[in-house]
Amino acid sequence: MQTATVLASGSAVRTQAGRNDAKGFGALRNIGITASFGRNETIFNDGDAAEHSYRVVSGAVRLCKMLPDGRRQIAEFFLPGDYFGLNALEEHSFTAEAVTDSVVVSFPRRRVERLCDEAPDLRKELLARLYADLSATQNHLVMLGRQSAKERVASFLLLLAGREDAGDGDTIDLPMGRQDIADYLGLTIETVCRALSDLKRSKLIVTPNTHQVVLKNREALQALTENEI
Amino acid sequence: MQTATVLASGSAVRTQAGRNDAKGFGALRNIGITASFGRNETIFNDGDAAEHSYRVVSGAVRLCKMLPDGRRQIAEFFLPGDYFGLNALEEHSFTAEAVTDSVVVSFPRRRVERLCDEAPDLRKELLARLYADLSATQNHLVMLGRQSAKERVASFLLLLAGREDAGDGDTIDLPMGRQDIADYLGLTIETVCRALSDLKRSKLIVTPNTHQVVLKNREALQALTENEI
DNA sequence: CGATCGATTGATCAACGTCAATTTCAGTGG
DNA sequence: CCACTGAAATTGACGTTGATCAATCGATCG
Repeated sequence: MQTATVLASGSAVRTQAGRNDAKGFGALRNIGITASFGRNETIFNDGDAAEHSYRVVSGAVRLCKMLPDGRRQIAEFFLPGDYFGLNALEEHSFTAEAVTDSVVVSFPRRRVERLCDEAPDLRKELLARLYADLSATQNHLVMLGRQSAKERVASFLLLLAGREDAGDGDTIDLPMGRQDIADYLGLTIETVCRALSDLKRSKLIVTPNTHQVVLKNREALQALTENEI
Repeated sequence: MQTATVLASGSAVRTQAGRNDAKGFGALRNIGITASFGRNETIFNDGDAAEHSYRVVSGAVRLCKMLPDGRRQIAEFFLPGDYFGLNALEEHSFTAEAVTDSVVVSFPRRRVERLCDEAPDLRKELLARLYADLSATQNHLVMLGRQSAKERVASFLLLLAGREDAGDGDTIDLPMGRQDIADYLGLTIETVCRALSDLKRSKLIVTPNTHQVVLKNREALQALTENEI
């Protein structure tokens, strides 16, 4: 299963542009190295020295923590255009794995840091991403701490719907499997299934296949997550 | 209950130094304004414009989100020396409240940002704090998503033990009440009590009073949180 | 067409929440 | 200093949600 392929390495650098590139990150364009990772392959491990930051080009990446007894918590999913591994002190404290076959661009952190000292735009953009990450993690915290299983699943669908670049707006692609969703939401796979079936039964969603969900009633889903008095 | 007192405002600025000041933050020393907040008083509200960052001088502050139906999730406790409100985009997305009577120093964010452009040390220190915050929040996420009630309480005690400046090392001060702990851990107040009683019964802790806990067996507590196979 | 993996559904159970007393504690006034 | 009061903490009885265990279904791939 370990089939990482470095498409361009050393001095054979690939230029990285594309619609997902934010303005401030232009300075990174020339130092990225493209690499591919197969499904479930590790990009970096909890405890590894944090030598690179990454941007997802295609596929999906999960950031997770394994507990000694096998339990797993996924902190974040990264989709095309997302940066990850920006934060991190000397060592990563979470593991990053490809959810599906994925292509990522990696940037040497040392060089990113040096670029930051020179380019205020890059610096500000990086800081903004960090804020956004923290904010997303805090909202995730509220889901895990204070929402019911059904509310969490509804929130998850709306979250994904909000970050889908493509799609007709109501159809969501779920690159991850049910176990991944469960580990993101702090639930079991069975509970996720039951919540989805529940939403199907109440006509809030339709699932053409296991990796797609069509939102049929966004307002009702939203109301679910807000759980009014 | 709203009894905020600005001890020094306008040009009557108080110099802020002291043991809790990190080196990189020296540049902030001259722009801080000291203010006091009574128990349960709001420092800033979810949705407020984010005009200031803060440092806790004394007391304790909770960062929390209220759900429409009254449920509450506490994302973080800030103790003396901690900075908060550093992150934030234009608006705060959480509420900050004094857990006990507290004194904080506030810094105008605009001025902090300007200082950051000039002082790389400050910038790096601020970034490091942000990393630390994100990291703490991610660990919190694992607690809420994948730990049992007893494990969460044990983790919480060890977390606090790790950041106590004072104390003989095994005695922890709990400035917050049981409800605050419950809302931090995503539990009810009763479950927190029962977990604490459990730990007392197994001689892992002693509670001289409701706001102090003495760790009698750190290793066993640690083992609890790691929950080996 | 069978094999395999992931998803779904069902039956049961345990952990945690809810509701309801006490008990303890901090603050107040006599 | 002590009794009184209200708030917070603790404990108990019971209910609910979600976990666990197990079986079935469905899709993908040789």
